[in-house]
Amino acid sequence: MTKHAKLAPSACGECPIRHRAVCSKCDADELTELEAIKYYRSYEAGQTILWAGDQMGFVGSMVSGVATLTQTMEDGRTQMVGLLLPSDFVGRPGRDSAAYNVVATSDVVMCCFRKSPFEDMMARTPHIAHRLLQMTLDELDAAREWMLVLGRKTAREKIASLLSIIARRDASLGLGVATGRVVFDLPLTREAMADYLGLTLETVSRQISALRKDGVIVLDGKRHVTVPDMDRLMDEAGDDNDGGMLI
Amino acid sequence: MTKHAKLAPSACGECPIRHRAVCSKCDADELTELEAIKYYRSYEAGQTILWAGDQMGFVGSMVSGVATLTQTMEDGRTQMVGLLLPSDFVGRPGRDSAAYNVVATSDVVMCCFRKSPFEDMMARTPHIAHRLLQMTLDELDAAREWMLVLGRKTAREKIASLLSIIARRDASLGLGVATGRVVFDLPLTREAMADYLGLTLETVSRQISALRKDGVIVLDGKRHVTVPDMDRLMDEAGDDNDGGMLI
DNA sequence: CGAGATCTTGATGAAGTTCAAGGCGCGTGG
DNA sequence: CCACGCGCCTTGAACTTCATCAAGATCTCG
Repeated sequence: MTKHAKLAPSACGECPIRHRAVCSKCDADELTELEAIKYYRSYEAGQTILWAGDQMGFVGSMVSGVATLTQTMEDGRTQMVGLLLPSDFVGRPGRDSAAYNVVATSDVVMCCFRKSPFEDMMARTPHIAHRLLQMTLDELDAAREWMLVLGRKTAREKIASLLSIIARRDASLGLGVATGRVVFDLPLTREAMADYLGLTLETVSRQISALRKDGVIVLDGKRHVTVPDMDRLMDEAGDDNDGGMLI
Repeated sequence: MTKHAKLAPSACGECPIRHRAVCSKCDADELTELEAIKYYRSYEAGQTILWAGDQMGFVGSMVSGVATLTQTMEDGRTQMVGLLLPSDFVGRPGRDSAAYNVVATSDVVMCCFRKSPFEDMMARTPHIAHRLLQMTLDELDAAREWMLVLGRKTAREKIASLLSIIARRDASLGLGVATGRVVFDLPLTREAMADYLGLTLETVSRQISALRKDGVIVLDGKRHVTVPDMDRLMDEAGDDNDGGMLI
C-alpha cells in the first residue's frame, strides 16, 4: 500500500521541520521523550489519509508533501478548508474522530504520535501546548483571510490571491519578502484549486488563461508558473499591497 | 462616550461567563489573581471597539452583547470573519495590533486585561493557556464550517444555515438539542447578515422573504423569528441532518 | 409626527455555472 | 516505436443565480 516514499528522518535533530513544527520549542530532554513515542507514516499522492468521522488514534506533523483538508456535502459539493504543508499539525487533541477528509496531494510523510501519550505529554509540557496554540492562532488567521477571499472576491481575484499565497510561501522559504520575479510549481490540480476557492474547475481554467493573456503570469506546462511582477499579481488579488506581513 | 451600559459584575464568582470564558478552568487562587488585573469596558450598539491595525493594549472576554469581527477591502467590500458572543475571547496574545475591525452590534460589556500582565499570567498558568487553546480550536472549527457555507452554498442555503446556527445556539442555552419549534431574535441587521454570508443585503432580504413564503420560518417584525420545524430548516441549510454535534 | 435608518420588492444585467466537445501529455501495451 | 486510453485541462454556448440600480415601504426614536 505505502510504497517506500521519501525516506523519513529518524533523529529529531536533523528533522527538516524541527524549527517550525509543534515540537519547535522543545528542549533536548523533551525531544528525547517525543522521539520515544513518535513513528513515521507515508502516503502516496492521491491517497486518503483520513475520512471525516473516522476514529483517529494519532496526531502528527506533516514532514514532507502536501495534503488537503476538505469538507463535503451529501450531493458532492466540496470545499477545501485547509492546506497542509510541511510542519503543519494534523489532528485535534481532545477529539477522537476526524472532522474533515485529509487527502495526500503529493507523496506525504508524517511524523505521528499516538493520541493519548501525546496528550499526556502535552499536559506536562507547556512548550508543546504553547506552540500548538500559536500554530492554531495562525491557522485561524489564515482561515479568516480565506473567508474574505471566498465571500467577497471575484473569480479573477480569487485566482490571483491563491497564486500570490503560494508564490509568497515559496519565496519566503528561500529568502525574505517576495518582490519582482517569482517562479514556482502549483501543488494543486485545477479541481483542487476550484475546491479551495469555491469555484468550478472551468472557471479556474478560464481565469488562469485570462491572467496569462494579460501577462500577469507566464505558464510553462500546466503547473509551472512564473510571476514576472509580484506587485502586479498582488494588485490583481485586491489585497492591500502595503506589503505588511502579520508577525 | 460610554454611557452606563448594563452594569458589569464585579466578582468573578458571580460572573455570567465564569464557566465558559478563558478563565473557566481557573481555581480560586488564579481567579483572585485575575480579579486583581481585570477591569470592565462598555460599548454602545454601533460603536467600533477596535480598528484593524490599531495598537491594542488589552485582551478580554465578551461578558454581554454581540460584536462582529470584520475585514474590509479598500473599495469597501467587507466580510465578517467572526461573531463575538458572551464568553468569546478578543485579542491575540503575542500580537499587539488588531487584525480586524471589532464592532459592537448591541450594547457590549467586556472584561479586559492589559496585555502584558495577562501574558505573564498565561505563561505561568496552564489552565488559562489550555482553555484558550480549546477555544481557539473551536473557533477554527467554526471558521471551517463557515468556509463551506461561503464557498459552496446557495443564497437560500446560506440564510438557512445562519438561521439554524443562531437557533441552535439560542436553544442550547435553554436546554439540550434544538428540535421542533424554536423562537429567537436576530442579533444582526440584514446588512450584517449579508456581510456574514458574502451576499448583498437585497439578496438576504429576498431569501428571507422566500423562506417565509415557503413556511420555513415565521416572522414577527423584522427581527423576531419562529422556526416551526427545526428539521425542515436544517434540511434547507443543506447540512447533514444526522443531528450529530461536535464534542 | 416626522426624519433617518432599515428593509422590501422590482427590473435589468453581469458573473459564474452547467453542459458539451475537444486538446494535450503521459504511460501502457501492441 | 507508435497508437491508444485516461487523466487533466481548455474553450465555447446557453443558462442560472446573484448583484446592481432604483423606488418605495416600514420601523424607530427623538
